[in-house]
Amino acid sequence: MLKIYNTLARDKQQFVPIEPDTVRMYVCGMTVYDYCHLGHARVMVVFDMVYRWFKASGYNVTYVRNITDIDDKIIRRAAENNESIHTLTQKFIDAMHEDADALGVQRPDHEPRATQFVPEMLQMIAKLEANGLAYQAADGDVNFAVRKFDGYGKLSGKSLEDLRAGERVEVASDKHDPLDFVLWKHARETEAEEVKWDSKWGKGRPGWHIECSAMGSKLLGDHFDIHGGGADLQFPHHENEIAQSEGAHQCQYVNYWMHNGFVRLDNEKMSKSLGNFFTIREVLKQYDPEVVRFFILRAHYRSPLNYSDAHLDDTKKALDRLYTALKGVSTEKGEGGRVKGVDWNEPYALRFKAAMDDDFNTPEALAVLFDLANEVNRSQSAESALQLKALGAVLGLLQREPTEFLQGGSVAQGSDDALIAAQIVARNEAKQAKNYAEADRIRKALLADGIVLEDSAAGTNWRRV
RNA sequence: GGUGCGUUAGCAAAUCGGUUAUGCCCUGGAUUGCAAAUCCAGUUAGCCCAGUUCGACUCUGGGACGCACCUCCA
Repeated sequence: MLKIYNTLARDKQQFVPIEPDTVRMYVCGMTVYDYCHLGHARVMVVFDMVYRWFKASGYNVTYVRNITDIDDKIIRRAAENNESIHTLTQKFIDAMHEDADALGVQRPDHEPRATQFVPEMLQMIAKLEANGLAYQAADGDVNFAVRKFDGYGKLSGKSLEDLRAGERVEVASDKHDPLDFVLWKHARETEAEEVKWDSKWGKGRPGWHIECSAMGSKLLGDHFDIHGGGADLQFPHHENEIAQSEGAHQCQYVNYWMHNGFVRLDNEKMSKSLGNFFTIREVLKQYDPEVVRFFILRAHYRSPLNYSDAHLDDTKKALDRLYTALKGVSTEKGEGGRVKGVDWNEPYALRFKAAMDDDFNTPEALAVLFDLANEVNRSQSAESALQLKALGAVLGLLQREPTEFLQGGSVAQGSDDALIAAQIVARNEAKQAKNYAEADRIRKALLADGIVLEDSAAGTNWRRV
C-alpha cells in the first residue's frame, strides 16, 4: 500500500488514484534560459524515480513535465545574446535533454512548452474573469484577485494576513490587492513581436503561474492525482496554480502535492540567484552520471542534500560495492534462460517494496540492495545477482556491465586499456618468476594512475579508483 | 517579524517506544607471495533540559542551533 507525503495535508497519506490503476502526474519543469544545475537534476531524478515506481507497481502513468519557454529571464537573455527566443530556448531544451539522458531520466510522456498552449491559457483567464476572480488593471495587466478565492494559502499554510505582514517587495500600485498576481502581462513597446500574443485584453504574454494550470488541465484533466516540484515552488507558484485551476474549474485541482528538498552547497540552497550552483554538465566532467543519480537517491527526496566532492567520492565507492557484487556472477539470464525481472515474492524484494511504498524511501531501498549485495558476495548465486540487478533497474541503476562501470567509473584520465593490459601481463610474468619486487612496483605505478589491480583465481582484474 | 522543516556515531544517511540500519572511514581475523576485492567479528550515535512510560533516539513541553518560504527560483 503506497503512502505519499502530501504537502496539502502535511502528512503521509495512502495513495488512492482517481481512476483505478491510473496515475496522472504533473511536475514543474525548467525555465530554459541556461544550463540545468544540480537542483534541477534532483527534480528530474526524484520524479523519474517516482514515475518508475508507479510503473513498477503496475499503474498506467501519464507523466507531464512542462517547459517554460517564455518569461522575463528568457526575454532578457535572448536580448543579451542577440538571438531569438526560440533559438535560445531550443538550445537549452536540447542541453536539458542531454543532461537528463545522461542521468538515466526517462522522458516524461508529455513535455509541453508554454508557448504552444497560449490559447488554453487565454481560455482559462477568460473563465476566471467570468467567475469574478480576475480583472484587468489600469496598466493593462490581467491579475488574479486573491481576496476573491476562498482558501488561498491552503497549500503553503499561509494566511493572507501573514503574507501581508511579511511583504518585502514594493507592490505595483495597479493591483487591487498587493498579493494579486499577474495572469496576462500587457506587451511593452520594446519587446520583440515574438513575445506578443493577441488577446481580448490586448497584446501580451502569459504569467508564469497560468502556464502550469493550463497545461496541466489540458493534458491531464481538471482534476488529477499528483503534482510535484521543488519545495521553493510551494509558494507562491503552486498556491497560485490551485487558486487558478480551482477558481476556473470549480473542482479540486490535485489530490497529492509532492515537493522535493533542495540541493545545498555549504549548507545553503543551491540557486541561480545566489550563484552558488554547479551545472549538471560541470559535475559530469568529474563524476560518472550514475554516481550522480545514486547520490541523489541516497537521500530521501524531501531531505536537504549537501553537495560536495567528498560526498560524491563516497557515493562512487558505495556504487563500486554494488557493481563489484555483480561482477563475475552471470546476470544475463535467469532460470530456464529467460531474461528475468524482479521476483516480488522474494524477501529482499519485499523489503525493497515496503521501503518504496513508504513515501519513496530510496535510502532504505538502497540499504536493502547493499544487504542483497552481501548475499550475492557470500553465495555467488546467479539468482540473487539477477534480483539485485532487477531491483536496481527499478531505480534506474546497475544496468551497465560491471566491468564497464568499474573501469570507467570515474571519468577516465591517463592510462588507456591496452597499456594497462600490457602492465598486467608484465606483472604476472614477474610474479611467475617470483620477482615480487618488480610485480609490486608495477602495481604501485598503476595505482598512482588510479588503477587498482585485483588478483583472483580467474586472473587479474583492474578497476579505477 | 510570520510560517514551516530539521538537529542520529569520524562523514553521509534511514528506521523504530524495548531487538545489527545501510554506505564510506577505522580496528582485529580469514583469504592473498604481499595487496586489492570478498567474508567474519568489532569500535564510534541520537543538540540541551524537563516530563509521560516498566522502558524514549523514537511521544509531550520548553530551550538552543541550522535551513527554507514569505520576491524570480527545482
